[in-house]
Amino acid sequence: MSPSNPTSPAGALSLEQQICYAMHTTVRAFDAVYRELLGEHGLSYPQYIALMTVGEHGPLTVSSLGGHLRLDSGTLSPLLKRMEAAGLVERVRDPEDERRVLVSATAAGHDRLAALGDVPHQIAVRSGLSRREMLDLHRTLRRVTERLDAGA
Amino acid sequence: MSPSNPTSPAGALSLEQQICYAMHTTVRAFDAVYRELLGEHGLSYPQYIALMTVGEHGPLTVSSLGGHLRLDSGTLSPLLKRMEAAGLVERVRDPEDERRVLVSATAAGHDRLAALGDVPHQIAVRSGLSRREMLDLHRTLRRVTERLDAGA
DNA sequence: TACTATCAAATTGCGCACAATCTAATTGTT
DNA sequence: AACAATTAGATTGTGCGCAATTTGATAGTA
Repeated sequence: MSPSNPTSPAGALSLEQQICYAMHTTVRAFDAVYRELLGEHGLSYPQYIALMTVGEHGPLTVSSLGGHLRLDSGTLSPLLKRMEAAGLVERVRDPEDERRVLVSATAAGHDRLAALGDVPHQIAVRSGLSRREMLDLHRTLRRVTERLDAGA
Repeated sequence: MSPSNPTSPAGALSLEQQICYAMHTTVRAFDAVYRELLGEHGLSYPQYIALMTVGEHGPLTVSSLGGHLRLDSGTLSPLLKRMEAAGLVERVRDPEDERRVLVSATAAGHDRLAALGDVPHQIAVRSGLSRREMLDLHRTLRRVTERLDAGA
């Protein structure tokens, strides 16, 4: 019956609700495909993204990597430790500032990235999005994120 | 230098990659707003969605709730236990099939939902999306998810 | 009836994400 | 030089999400 909800329509989740739910769902669907493509290479999606970032942008501190990925040390520290244990990245204390840790891809890390070079294309095909749709979606997502970050 | 990547363009993450990264980022930006709106009511976003679903669709088994939310018992069992401990949902073994557990919202759960009735509107405002853009985005997300689920 | 197969939910283990706290190094101020 | 404030990472605790396994109930079959 739910007789006591004055604002949202009865019988169906509101559209706004469905948008967020749909985004969560889509992200998890993407994750599942990434798991399939990356799993045999021993990488999770966050690890893959982190490896690509340090592979492209050279040695990065944990916080600057976190700036790229929008993740903090609470997430990155253990993730990077696992990737270091796997031999994919190197972590070195910055001699000029011993607080900093510089993260870079090892040769094995670059090799792994090269082996995964076709993943983006496969993802694109699986998503069924045209170039134009991807651009539109990307633009919308960026704008929404910016708007949400701006706060109330 | 990254001299060994033949397929993806040097110097920038590929668009496909950025799309997925952007979706992750946007979802987390939404989550942050939900945390802000729901936190004082003692709910996480997944709990909120679960409460809305059982509140609207009456008593549901764990697996049918999982069908709505696209989550399995590994996620839902502990989540529902916490919500039961908080007095928001009730879990009862189905007398007709003792394997099943029927989940429904308690009176307190319905009250909580009523108190959160304005959340969808606030989320919509914060996102800055027009009605038209929300419809487009929603349609795109549904299509992509369907496509990804279809498999290789 | 007994045996097997199937099904529902719970549990275990692992990794991600975030808040809060802690440690150590650096900077700033007096 | 001494001390407070700041900064970078790491750590701890909690919850979500998924794979794999386990437990218990039901259904199907010899």
